Amino acid sequence: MAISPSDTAKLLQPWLARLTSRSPLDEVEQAAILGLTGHVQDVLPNRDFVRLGERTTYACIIVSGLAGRFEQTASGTRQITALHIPGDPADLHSVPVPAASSALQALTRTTIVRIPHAELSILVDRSPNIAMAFWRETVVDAAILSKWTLNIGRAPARQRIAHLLCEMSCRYAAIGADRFDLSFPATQVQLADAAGITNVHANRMLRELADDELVHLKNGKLQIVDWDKLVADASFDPTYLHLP
Amino acid sequence: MAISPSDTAKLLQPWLARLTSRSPLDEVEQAAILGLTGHVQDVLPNRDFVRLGERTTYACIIVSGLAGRFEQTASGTRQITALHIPGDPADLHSVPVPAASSALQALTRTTIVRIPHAELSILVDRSPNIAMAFWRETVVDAAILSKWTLNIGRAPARQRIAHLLCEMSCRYAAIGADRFDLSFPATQVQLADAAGITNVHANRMLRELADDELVHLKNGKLQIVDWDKLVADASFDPTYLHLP
DNA sequence: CGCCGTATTGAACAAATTCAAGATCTGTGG
DNA sequence: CCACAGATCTTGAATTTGTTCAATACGGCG
Repeated sequence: MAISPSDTAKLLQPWLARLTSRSPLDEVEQAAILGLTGHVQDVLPNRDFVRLGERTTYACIIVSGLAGRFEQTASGTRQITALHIPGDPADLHSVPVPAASSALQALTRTTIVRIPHAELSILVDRSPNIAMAFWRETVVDAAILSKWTLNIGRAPARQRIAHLLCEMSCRYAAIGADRFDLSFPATQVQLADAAGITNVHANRMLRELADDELVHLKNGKLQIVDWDKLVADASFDPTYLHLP
Repeated sequence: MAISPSDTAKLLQPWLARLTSRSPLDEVEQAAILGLTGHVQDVLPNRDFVRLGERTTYACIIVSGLAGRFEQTASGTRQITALHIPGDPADLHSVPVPAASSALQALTRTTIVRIPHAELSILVDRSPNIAMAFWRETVVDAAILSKWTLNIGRAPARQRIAHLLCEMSCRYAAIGADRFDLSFPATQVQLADAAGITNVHANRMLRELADDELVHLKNGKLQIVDWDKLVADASFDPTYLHLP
């Protein structure tokens, strides 16, 4: 559904907040972001909104819900390489590289805004400051992926899950959620796909963490019981998230 | 050692070639790249040239040799998240985000050029086209990391090694090496750190690949015996490398 | 020659997967 | 409001994969 600028402004506000938390933008630049026009789309759970290999002409901003970036092997097993929450530009990288090398899928019912590359490119051309802000977002995204790679490559399963939960807690806290009691509607299968383990093993590790009274994940609710211990177990350091 | 522009131009030529292979740059823009001034540095094996957490003021271009990006856990085990060959801008991402969230280390004797962020920022400010080219490089870098994450998270050890060797073969071929017989001076320990396995297991997988007459890696020389079979084993598809 | 980093190999062990069966939850239609 | 179907979660047992530990061989170089 196409939307008028005044509507878009409201939907893009969380993204603008994210941008300005890392990149100072003056009023004109901020107005330029909010003045972007796009299409709102409601995506059902487990539905791709960017398909693998597709050549995109829009970049997607997450307005509400939860989305994942997926890669998969020839044999069909999947790996989630990023989780995106409201305010995240899920594929801003598609502006310089439109060929999607991974798919984007809604994990729950998710609302996105699609903004034409053409409009974003105009901003980049006009304002080096905005160009740098966009570039910075994709670099932070890559820094997060780098940390995931360390975790998947070198941490035992329990620590991977713990680290992922720490990260999501911090990222949700940065958009206004209660850090210790928040909604995180990922299934165990999806968690396993993000951690590079099987769903069975993810289940066992979650149970361990719950039994040890570190954290409870149930019915899409994440309750952190012992933050310090969880952080220690995960050896989590939030610096890489570049949050304020 | 500080170098004059005429010297730099020669050293930066491989990087310019990389840039223009993905991003059309006009003559003025190309001259601007080659006109950058920097410092050449010779780095000994296993020496960091960017330390973890450091706030950098230079971006490093690899001129010759082989470098790795390292992350490590609290317990000290390391994960290589990127390998950089001549012509690679190893940390162009430091321009928008100067805090190094991973270290850069020479794997063999390596020559780099350090270019001040200040100079690169000037180019970004003046030329949206160059800004987009720089941004694109870091996005391709992230796409490669994303593929690594899939491999490390979901592929068995043998396949991870095979995939890594396929990738390096393609990347070296793109800078003029013989795709089937090339110099790749990584040790088995380093290979293991990149694949997220132990050096002992890396050794066994390499032996398997050699016994099966797929590929030989010995004394820093990579000889690919059966490319098609290796590609099949690795389920390797070079699209993500965005090579010409 | 002798040293040190690298590579190799075997055997015991630990971690995670696979397979299979049930239990629980959730949304839908009667 | 309940019954049902499909998805999600849970648990156990057997198996596989990869790690750990430890010893030995190799290879270039001062």
